[in-house]
Amino acid sequence: MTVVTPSDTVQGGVRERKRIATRNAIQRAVLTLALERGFDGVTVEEISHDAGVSPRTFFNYFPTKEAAVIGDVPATPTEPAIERFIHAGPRQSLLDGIRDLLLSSIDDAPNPHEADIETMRRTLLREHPYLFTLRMANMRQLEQELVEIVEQRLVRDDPALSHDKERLHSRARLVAFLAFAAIKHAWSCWAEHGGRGALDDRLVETFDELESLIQSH
Amino acid sequence: MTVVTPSDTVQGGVRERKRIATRNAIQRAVLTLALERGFDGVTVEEISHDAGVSPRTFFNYFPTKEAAVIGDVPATPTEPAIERFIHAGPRQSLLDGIRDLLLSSIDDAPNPHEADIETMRRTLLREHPYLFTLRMANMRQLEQELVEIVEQRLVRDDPALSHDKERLHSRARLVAFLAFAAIKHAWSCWAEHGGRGALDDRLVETFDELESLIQSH
DNA sequence: CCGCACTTTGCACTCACTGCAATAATGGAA
DNA sequence: TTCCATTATTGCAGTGAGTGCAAAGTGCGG
Repeated sequence: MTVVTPSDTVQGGVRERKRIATRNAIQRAVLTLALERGFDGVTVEEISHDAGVSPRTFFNYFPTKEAAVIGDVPATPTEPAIERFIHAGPRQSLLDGIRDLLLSSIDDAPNPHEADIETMRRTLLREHPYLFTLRMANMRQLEQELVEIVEQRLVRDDPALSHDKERLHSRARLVAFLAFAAIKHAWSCWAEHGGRGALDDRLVETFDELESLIQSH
Repeated sequence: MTVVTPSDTVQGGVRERKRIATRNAIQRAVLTLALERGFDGVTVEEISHDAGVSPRTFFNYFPTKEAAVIGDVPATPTEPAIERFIHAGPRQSLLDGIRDLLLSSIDDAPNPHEADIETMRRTLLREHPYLFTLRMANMRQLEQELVEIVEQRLVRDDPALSHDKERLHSRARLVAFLAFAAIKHAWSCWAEHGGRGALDDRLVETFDELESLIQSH
């Protein structure tokens, strides 16, 4: 029997745990209601009521009503993952490097997501593409960080590029944008299939498809 | 009242012309104010006042405050352009085909944009990436249309694909998403450079860069 | 048990946005 | 020109998102 002390699975004191519980309750409430009546048919007042908090508290947890349905955006890749990517040099192709970088970003989920919340969110975002694009738009910061990471990798692969800032920046941005197109694609496929399998696998598939697309060019 | 003689560049009656003038006045007002004080520091009331209309009228022209700064999204490519793309067959590479399709979409601007409005918009979107991503997010419909167009092209290039709907759809979506990454890139470069040169040229450059990226793979 | 820090909440307020109905402007036809 | 149907503008009243502030509640260390 695996004996795990509670403090191993849940960190922090009562405060931290209550905070997470409230956050989840709010997300559950907004997702449930939005699936029933559509996102616009739900008010913050109802959401807060169902979640058992005051409307004012809702806004202590989420800056907007949208933020509650969209949920957390993937975190910046960890330092080690970034270092690995930058120094993977020409040994590993840029494409594979980016793929692994994104995979690490997905795996290091900021919080242990609740399965039911994730399921509802996936369904809702699939049914309302507007919300999906909003979620993607919210990844702007991650995108920007990715541009800078790619830039470092490019310089390392081809030091001559550092003399042509213009070209370097342009190329890094293009690569980062393409990477985001891949994320978007993987997520779409994943959501469309009711989330059978992990998002990781979908991302790998997307990169495989990208590879074959490039080959056949 | 200054009555401008109806030049042959403007079509339609007084109604149509007034409508366009009002629309432009509102955009000018919102852009000017937003450049001064930031988007959030401006109210619809101020915008409407500066534009010489009532706040209520503002919402007859734009559904949201954002819509006024974001402006019109590129239109769907024209039928002929679509047909050309679909039947360009393997003769023309998919990459070149998409490039030309997007170029035609940019050129067939829905309305003859006012230069000053475009300049202000570019500056504002460059300074506020949030608004830029919002603009991109608003192109969702165009994106969806593009997926369907690409699908037709893929089927034509490789009829066998039509048996594997799954694969076809996945690939079309990936291609369309990549195309949008290119648009985003071109627009970024264009805006960053104060819009020297045309957006068209930037898009061509982006596709050239994409090509070389693929080559070097 | 106490006091400190953090969290929740109520309240008052601003502002985006909407539906409706009254009014004004326009375009066309007699 | 005059009259009428159409369409555009506006005021008004109302909903609901989001914010700042201060008071009341709750967890935590001593």
